[in-house]
Amino acid sequence: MSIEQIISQATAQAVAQLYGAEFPAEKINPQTTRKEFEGNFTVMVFPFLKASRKAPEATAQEIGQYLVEHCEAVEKFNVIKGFLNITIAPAYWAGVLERICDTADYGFKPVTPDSDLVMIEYSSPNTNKPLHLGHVRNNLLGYSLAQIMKACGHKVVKTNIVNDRGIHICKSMLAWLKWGDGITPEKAGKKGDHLIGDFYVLFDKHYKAEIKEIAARDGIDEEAAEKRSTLMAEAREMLKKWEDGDAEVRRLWAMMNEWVYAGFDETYKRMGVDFDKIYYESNTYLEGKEKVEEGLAKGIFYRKDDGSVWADLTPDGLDHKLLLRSDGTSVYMTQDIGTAKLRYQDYPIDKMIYVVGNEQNYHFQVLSLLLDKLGFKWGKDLIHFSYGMVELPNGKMKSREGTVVDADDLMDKMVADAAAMSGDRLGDLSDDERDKVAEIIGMGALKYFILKVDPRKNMLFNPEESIDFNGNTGPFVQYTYARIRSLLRKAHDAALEPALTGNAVPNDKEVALIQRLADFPATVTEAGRSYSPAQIANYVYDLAKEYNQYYHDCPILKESDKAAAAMRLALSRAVADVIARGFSLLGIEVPERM
RNA sequence: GGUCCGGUAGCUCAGCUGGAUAGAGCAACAGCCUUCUAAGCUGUGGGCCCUGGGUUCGAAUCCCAGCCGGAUCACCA
Repeated sequence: MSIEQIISQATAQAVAQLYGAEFPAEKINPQTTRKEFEGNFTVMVFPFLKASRKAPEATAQEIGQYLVEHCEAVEKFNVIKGFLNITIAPAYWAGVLERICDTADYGFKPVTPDSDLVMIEYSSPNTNKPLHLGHVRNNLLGYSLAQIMKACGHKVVKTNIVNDRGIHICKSMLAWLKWGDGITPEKAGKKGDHLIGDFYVLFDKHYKAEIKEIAARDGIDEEAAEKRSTLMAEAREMLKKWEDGDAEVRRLWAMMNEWVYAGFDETYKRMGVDFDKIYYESNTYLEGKEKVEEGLAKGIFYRKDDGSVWADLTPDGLDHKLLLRSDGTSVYMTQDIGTAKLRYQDYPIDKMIYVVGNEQNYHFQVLSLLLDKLGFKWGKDLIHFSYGMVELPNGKMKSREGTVVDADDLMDKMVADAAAMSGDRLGDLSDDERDKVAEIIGMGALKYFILKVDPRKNMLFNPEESIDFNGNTGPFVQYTYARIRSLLRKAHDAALEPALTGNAVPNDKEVALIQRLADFPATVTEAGRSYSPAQIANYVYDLAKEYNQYYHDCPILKESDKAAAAMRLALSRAVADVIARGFSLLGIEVPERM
């Protein structure tokens, strides 16, 4: 039981004993006392006034007195207006620190055979262009969320649905056939996804030129000219062939997709994200029809005269939604139903989380309703983990305006900058080791910068600021970690080991730190409940910040009292541990040196 | 227009299950390296928490209305 719970219960008991009123302990939430007041926890007594029929001060006095007498951990108290500030005995804090140090998975719940199975879909790239900054936010959030759900005791299946079919892929294929001259990623010395992306852009260039030409030649506007484009007609023809299973087109498609996947794999690997199961739309896009037919038979959906199938969602406050076109083909929604069906065949899903941008909020609202109507038990409360756009200082990312930030370029830049800044600090390391550290710092800077922001909000990505390693940043936290590790190495050499034995009593600053460390489990579960890695990021930053202040005020190796020094070391090691654990939930590595 | 989401320091963001004088970082200014890693620490300045009502001992936080910004409302994905 945590100290907060002990206080809550003791307070509830006090109210019952003193005033004969039942007050649920869960409703009493002791808070950490503001640092300008004396005490560790504060209980507000206003809710008890009705029962006590006394002034706030008097009530607080009585309850405080009761706590000191009946609750062992409570050493003393003071009252300011209606605020009862409770001081916990220092010896108790030493015990808390001991527990933190001894518990290998402090703050994590074990995954057991009967844990819930949570499936998390994230990334979901198109195969016609490389990953960009928006995908970076998606991938980092998805991966971190998976880590957090695991830590909260859920089984997790990470999944990716790759959009590997459609007109956009055909555009790249066509451009490659026309102007590619048989080039391959090897020959071009380029990642496959970038190569394909270049052809996608090339298609667009030629297409635009063709439109202009047609418009001028036939004297019509560009919108009308689009209909006469031979390039677009060829692309459509190719899509048709693809759907008919044309061997030639399929072979080309498979080859180019392989190039793209090889490129994606590299990007994913560097980003540190992975998947347990990958679904391809080319395999799932025909699924779902059957489910829709089933719904039709059950009268959940209806068919219009032209043959199209719809769901009437007006009772749920939404609109009518198309599920099958009049020619019988699937739409996006149908595909998602199909994918859901396949997934449910593959895994006993208890909860489904889709990490998808907030522009699809409506889509997932509808999907949730439809899946529920179709009998998926997790449909009703599927989570659309919706995140905001990433904006740039000069506006939004627009591929047309060339303001897209490429994921690979960005990672290169972050790591190069980290290398430039950390190089001379690590003069005694080998080149390989230095590269490794730069990778950890550069990627840490990027990941932390993105994850510390509340996912729901649109965020501004300022390339200059993101590589500034001062302040509320990943490198700041990593630095704190590395410095503690260094300290521990030095202590080891001096034959001084972290220990809690002896009679050292934590001072105020140490108590505050231990108190913060003790908050870690609650932060993790809270982050799991609200699906926000940002809470963990900000918690870890606060911890690092507080430790840095402590570090400057309380020298450890110079402390002449060996017991006190050993305790400070133990505290430092606990801080480093919690930093590492917190960062592992964010998918961020910590360096031994930097 | 309907629905959903946001609006907190000059800038980027915390805080939102109601609690004490609203916090960090960046930027600006002033200090601190013969001392465990100065990517650090300390201090100063900077706020009608979008507006107006309501709920109550107490509101940045909850409710209602409005304003501003974004997203979405395709036989696109």
